[in-house]
Amino acid sequence: MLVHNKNFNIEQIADSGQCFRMNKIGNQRFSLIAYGRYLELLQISEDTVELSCTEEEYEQVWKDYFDLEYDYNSIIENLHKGSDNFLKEAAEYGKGIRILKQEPFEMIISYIISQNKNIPAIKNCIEAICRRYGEMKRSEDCGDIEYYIFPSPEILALASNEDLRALKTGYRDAYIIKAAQAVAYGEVELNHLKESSYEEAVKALKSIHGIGEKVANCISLYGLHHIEVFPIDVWIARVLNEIYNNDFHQELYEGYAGIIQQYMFYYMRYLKRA
DNA sequence: GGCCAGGGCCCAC
DNA sequence: GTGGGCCATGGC
Repeated sequence: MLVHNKNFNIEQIADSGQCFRMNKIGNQRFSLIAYGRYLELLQISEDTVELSCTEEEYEQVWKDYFDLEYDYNSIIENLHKGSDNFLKEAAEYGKGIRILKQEPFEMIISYIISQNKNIPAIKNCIEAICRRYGEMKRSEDCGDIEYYIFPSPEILALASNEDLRALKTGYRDAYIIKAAQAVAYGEVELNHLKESSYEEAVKALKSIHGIGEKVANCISLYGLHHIEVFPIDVWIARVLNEIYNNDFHQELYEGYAGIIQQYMFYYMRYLKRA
């Protein structure tokens, strides 16, 4: 089915560093595994994307996943009216990005893995974990495709350190097991943290050994959709330092600073490549 | 082949 | 509460 939206660019989202199981499979064509499902997406024009699913599945799953009810355009227009030239350029460059509503547990494990790794290495490691521990499924919507869903907390809670290390997790093996156990045993209640304040969510997540401020922020933003949080990784730190001389005023964007952060991240990585 | 990567822990100060 | 060493590994 077709989706029309001015601010919906699949390539930008796939390359925005917030998701790790969205891959390019052809010209303007991408695959995605999430919520136990397989989806293919084709960017037909700047404001039109074709999804390989029924309208019913779209309404039930993907409309929410891609946050398609939220008005990103008004944020971008406001930036254009403002005086921050870097953010104007960043928002214009990444105007097709959306903050995804991904599965909280998958985000916990993914961002634990992310520490001190680059994005291709993160993706490879996550894929290896899914192939080792995730259930294999088949999709018939796009031909006969085999794919592996992200494993449950209960499964990963029983993993061994040695098996995880064999999948290139490095020293994070114990972190992964501890986090899976915390979720499986109900010590951290993810559905509750979606409804709670972001402060409570971050605090609860940081109680897990191996999750610090930055990873807790990323989980809150990309897994719990607390769009007011502003994760600071090495790239954002670079922006704050080099562009703003360490005097950036987050409070100007209260309530949606996470979206601002995403534009910054995506644009800075582009600038450093070019 | 050395430097960097969507960092966090632990331990001094 | 801040700073530095250390952690395991791949990408470039």
